[in-house]
Amino acid sequence: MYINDVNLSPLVVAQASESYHLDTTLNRWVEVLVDCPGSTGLFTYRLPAQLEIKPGDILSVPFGAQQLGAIAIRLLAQPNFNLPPEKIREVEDIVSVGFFPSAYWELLNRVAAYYYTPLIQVIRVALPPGLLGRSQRRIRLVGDRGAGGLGAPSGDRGKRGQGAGKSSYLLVSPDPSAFLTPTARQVWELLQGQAAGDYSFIYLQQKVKSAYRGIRELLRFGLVESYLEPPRLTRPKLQKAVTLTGTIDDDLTNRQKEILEVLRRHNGELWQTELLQICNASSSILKTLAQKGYIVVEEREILRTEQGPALVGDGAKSLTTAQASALQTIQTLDGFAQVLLHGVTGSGKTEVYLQAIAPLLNQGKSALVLVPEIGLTPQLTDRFRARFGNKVSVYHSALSDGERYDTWRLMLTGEPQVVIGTRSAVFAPLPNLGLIILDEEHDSSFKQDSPIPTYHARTVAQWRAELENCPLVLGSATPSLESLVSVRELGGKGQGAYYLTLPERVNSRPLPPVEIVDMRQELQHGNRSIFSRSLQAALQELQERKQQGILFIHRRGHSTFVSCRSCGYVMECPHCDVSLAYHHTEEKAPELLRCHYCNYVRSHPKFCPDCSSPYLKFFGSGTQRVTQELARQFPHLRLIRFDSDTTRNKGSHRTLLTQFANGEADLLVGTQMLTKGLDLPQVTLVGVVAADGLLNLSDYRASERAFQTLTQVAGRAGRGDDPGRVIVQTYTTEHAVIAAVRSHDYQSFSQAELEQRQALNYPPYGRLILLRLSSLDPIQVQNTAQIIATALNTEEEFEILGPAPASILRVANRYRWQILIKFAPEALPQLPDWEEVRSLCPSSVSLTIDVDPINIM
DNA sequence: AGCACGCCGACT
DNA sequence: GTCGGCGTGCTC
Repeated sequence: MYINDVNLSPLVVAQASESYHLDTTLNRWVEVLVDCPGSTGLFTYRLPAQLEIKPGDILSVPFGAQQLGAIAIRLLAQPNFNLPPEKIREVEDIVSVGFFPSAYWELLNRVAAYYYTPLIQVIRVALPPGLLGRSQRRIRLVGDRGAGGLGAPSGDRGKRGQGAGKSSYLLVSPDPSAFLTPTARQVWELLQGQAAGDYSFIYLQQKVKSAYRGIRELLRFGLVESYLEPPRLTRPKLQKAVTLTGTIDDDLTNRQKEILEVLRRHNGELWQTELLQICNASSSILKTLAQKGYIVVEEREILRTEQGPALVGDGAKSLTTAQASALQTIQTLDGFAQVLLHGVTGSGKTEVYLQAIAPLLNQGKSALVLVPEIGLTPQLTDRFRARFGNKVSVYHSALSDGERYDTWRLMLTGEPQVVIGTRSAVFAPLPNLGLIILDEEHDSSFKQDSPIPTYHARTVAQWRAELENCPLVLGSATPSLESLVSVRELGGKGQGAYYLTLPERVNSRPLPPVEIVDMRQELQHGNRSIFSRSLQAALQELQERKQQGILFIHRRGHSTFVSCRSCGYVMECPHCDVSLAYHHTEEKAPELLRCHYCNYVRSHPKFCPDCSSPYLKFFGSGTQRVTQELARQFPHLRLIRFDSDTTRNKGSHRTLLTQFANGEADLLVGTQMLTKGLDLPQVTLVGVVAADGLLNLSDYRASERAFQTLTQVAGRAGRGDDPGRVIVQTYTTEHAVIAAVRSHDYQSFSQAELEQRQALNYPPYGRLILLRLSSLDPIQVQNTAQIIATALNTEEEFEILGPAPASILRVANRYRWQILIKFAPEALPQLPDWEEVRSLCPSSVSLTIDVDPINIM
């Protein structure tokens, strides 16, 4: 809706059909976007006669010294007149023929415009890595060793004639390294040491400082050659498949009949390798059969999509009244509409999604399901797989390039399917999209902080639903205020927006009662433990009744820092202005201190670096502190830690959750990850060790985030047959969020919070744009921030907050400042010209424009 | 990103 | 004087 006042680049896809039909020979030039950082404009290339290119095609073009991926934007009958013709180079090849349907292309353009990001950067987010492949420059030895004599060396050897004379002279000399400069000799020796005498240019540059000079010297002498390895595009993996085509006849040997019989029993189709293995035969017999026309052997693509565990098929469950009514509303929608499905924890939102999707698949349409973090919700993907089988695929950044590429291609086939993915899956190229679902829509991981585009998957999903003309369902137990207001406003205007509620849990299970414990009183009563008496009793009871529980710890900032008890010295990261966090994952593993910002790691020193005192210990209430305290007070309680330390490996979420579900532990102890849609029916107790870290964060979203987190974590209790209970420990019992959490009262909390937001013109009423500046030079960032803020201040339509140093001034040696711009959307302020703002930035300062920032700390 | 070019200080 | 460091700017 704010698009109109932004300069939409003229890159909207050209009218392919029109110019194309007129006369192909007219359009002998093409303007392309090149996949190269720092090149945002269009470049003109000549079309070789044999290539037919349409806008949207992915090309391979020469660019400087490299061969790059590029996207054809529009065809030209004539190149720009002020472009010298001799500069124009030729398109090398078509990598992939157009797969940008106009709605999809429009979506990419909208994201680029709204988030002030060059279109090519948006395209890079949308396409699987490797599709816009790039070539690599390599260096290899010339002569009788190395790769020179084997394959076809790329043509550039012949072009360098001037070196040839010297080269033959050098052949007499047994060791040319004698007269080389040290740099050249280093490179030479490195190459000699490699079996094929061949290294990538980048590798050599890493190994030898200013290697390019040495390489230039070696090239001059003709001792090495430089060649370009063509882009290594992730190619589809092919495998031979055998298909039965004729009926078994008498002109066959017994062995041949046997093979055809095996094939027939497998529905007439098998992979060649499997068939040969079953029959213990060789491929020669297949060749004969193929010649006789009984079978066809062909290369077929095998897809490397992630295979979940085999699951028992699952049918539709019966619905509660509220579920049924929500489902009915969703199913009657035709075309674009926005639905906010506000269902309390355990109210069965997933079942509504599943039943909304089922009929779509039968109509030949596909559905897109976006979730905050795929690793955290193996249960959700399992349920989808159990319901829809192999029609479900998973798409997220943790997949290998090959898996991503294959899933991506599978989507392009247009087969009706369900794609479950994280943020970036909002760009999944599904044709015939019938429904988009954003589950846990309040979750902040739908927003990308960096790199650009700093998009919010919810915003993009909304555009996408509009462009594809399909409904968008936003599901949450704690809807974001943005969605709440958006649905209210649109609904008020009669523009297809619905607020649907599931106010009760399935099977009439009650929401768990929430007990608030005042830790100040605990202290007054002489309880110095981090567990209140109430929580201790509950843990004791848990053990006696053989039930399971969850302990939630909010770990942020200084919760696990290491400091000296003698002099107060605090261990800090040498590159960032934060204290190092203490890590101790396994019994025998060394004790490590880690920086959560730049991942700097060092061992835990035995003595204080400042005063040499041996009393250098860690403080705080991180998971480790809590688990140690638990081990001391409840030695028989078996627990599983569920945090970023223990879930680092692929699949470890699933493993830990399975262990817990199998009853191998009594207590799950963890951080934020516990809040994200876990469905563990056996959990009866949820404890929040200290809510205060959440309540007292200094940004305008702190209350909303605290309410969401606490409500979500409380919602893990009592999802099964046994009733649940929640204990929240805090030092600020009087906080409004605490009251709302206790009474499960979303309505009055959101009402009060919205009033505050409106009064201060914060989102969802006002809008924000955050300028993040960073540099290695602390003075220069600060000055630049000041200069930009002053320049912006001439405008009256928006408010400038800052410049201010980021709450952690230095991260990975970069100093960070920020400027917040606040404005009223209805006033449609004349937003700054970002190019002008950028021009105020010296090159040593980098500037990121974060539109609708969520993380402003 | 790569890879030029061109400027500056430290050595033969 | 050149070599080797590093900042700046371009790639159709």
